[in-house]
Amino acid sequence: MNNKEKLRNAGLRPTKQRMIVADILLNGLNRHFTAEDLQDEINSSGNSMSIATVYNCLKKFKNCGLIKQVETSKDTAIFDTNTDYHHHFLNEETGELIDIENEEVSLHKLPEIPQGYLNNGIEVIIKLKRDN
Amino acid sequence: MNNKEKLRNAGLRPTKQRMIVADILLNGLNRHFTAEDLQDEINSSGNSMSIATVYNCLKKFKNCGLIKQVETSKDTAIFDTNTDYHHHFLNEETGELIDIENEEVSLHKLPEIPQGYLNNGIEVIIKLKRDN
DNA sequence: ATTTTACTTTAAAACCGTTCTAAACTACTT
DNA sequence: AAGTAGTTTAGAACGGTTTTAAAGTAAAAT
Repeated sequence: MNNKEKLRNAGLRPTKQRMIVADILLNGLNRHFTAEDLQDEINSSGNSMSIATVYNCLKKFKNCGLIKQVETSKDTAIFDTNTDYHHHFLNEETGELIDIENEEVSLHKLPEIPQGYLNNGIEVIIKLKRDN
Repeated sequence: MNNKEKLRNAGLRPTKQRMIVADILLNGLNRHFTAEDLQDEINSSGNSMSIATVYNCLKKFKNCGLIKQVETSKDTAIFDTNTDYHHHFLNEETGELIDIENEEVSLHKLPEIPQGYLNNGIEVIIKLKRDN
């Protein structure tokens, strides 16, 4: 399926700007990035896009499940092209995130979900510090 | 140990402002709160404190391990008086966090820690959605 | 006790990531 | 081709957090 079809399937109008973003993000490679990272990459590829559009686009992509946003307490939002169920190492000094495949973690015992709620996804964050 | 001693032990000068904050936060009760929540509580207790001091104070308390900051992608920083190793339910709609005691979760299998790093804490976030 | 020194508090400004505004533009429908 | 609904944009606005620099305070030195 090409990117135009992916966008249509997700209910998004395949505009020029969204196609530029899709070409960068939806190529099967997993990556973590901020809105600014993406804008820089767009700019350095000879295109350009207003930061408002970058944010609009990321929000739409996220709401459609084409990308994810990672849970971190950093001051900038981190997005992830890996939409599979998975976890992260977090280097707290640098903010760097590294994927952990779902199969590499198994949760043996889980708490009871509070009344009236459903489990809507589990994220495991393993914080790293340098070994010296 | 009283709050003044707690501050001194943590290497912090027990100023009037830090004592006000300590009296609110270090009473053994677990709570999640933002900087603004704390300032409101200070104000409504008849004291007052500039927001810069609230932030300075929270940063110091955090660096000394008197409180923790929770990993969430929300736009405001969430602090936690529970410094024990523990986990969270996150209601993504409201941003509400609920503690999960460490004993209620067991991780059976863990990924290999990358070369040159040490495991510096694991946080499990169970995202909740309303069941309707 | 007084002075000195280093640290702390403060209001206000600055900062920075993100969202809003409203006008111009573009994809799709008729 | 015309209409309309959705999209992009620059720039302003917003909101949480940090910085600035001056005034204040705790602890150390005298």
